[in-house]
Amino acid sequence: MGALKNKMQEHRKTRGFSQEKLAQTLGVSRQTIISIEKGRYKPSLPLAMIIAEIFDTRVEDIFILEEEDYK
Amino acid sequence: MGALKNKMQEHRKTRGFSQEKLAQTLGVSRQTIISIEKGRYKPSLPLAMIIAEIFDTRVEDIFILEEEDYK
DNA sequence: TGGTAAAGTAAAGCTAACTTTACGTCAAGT
DNA sequence: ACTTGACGTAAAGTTAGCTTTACTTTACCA
Repeated sequence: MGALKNKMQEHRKTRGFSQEKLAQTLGVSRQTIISIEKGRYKPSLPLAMIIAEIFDTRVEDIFILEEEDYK
Repeated sequence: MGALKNKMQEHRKTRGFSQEKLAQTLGVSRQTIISIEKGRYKPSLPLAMIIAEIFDTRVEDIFILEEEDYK
């Protein structure tokens, strides 16, 4: 139950994406974007990697593990 | 259903870890290690990040997205 | 030959990632 | 006043990550 912080919203706004547009680009629902940004759940590994790819950066630069964040 | 290749086994052996020992270090079951190495399923994001951390490298250096690997 | 360590398979169960649908709010523009 | 875009919540259903337990195989070595 540790925390997994993320800079999704930050990166998204910097790139001028709406949640809707980002969702379409990623091939997921808008709900998924909202939930990830709000920290309601953590993206799957492939999704996280595609996000990093689209934002032209690394996974670790968007998602940050806090302490022991098992599972 | 795209593929997500991984270099888990490679990294693990390089570090001299048995599946059992790696599992304990990560705090997951040995089954989980086997299944990830065999490509039966993909680790969660936090697990992938902890793996990368333990192997002292980046997520992208262990897990490789092939083509469009949604979800 | 018998024991042990490492790696593998199988199956049943729980949880959370993700979906879809639908509705609510607030700001900006016309 | 009304619409439109962007953001948010809620709830029910499916799927897959991960667990536990238990059994099998292979290889090494006393």
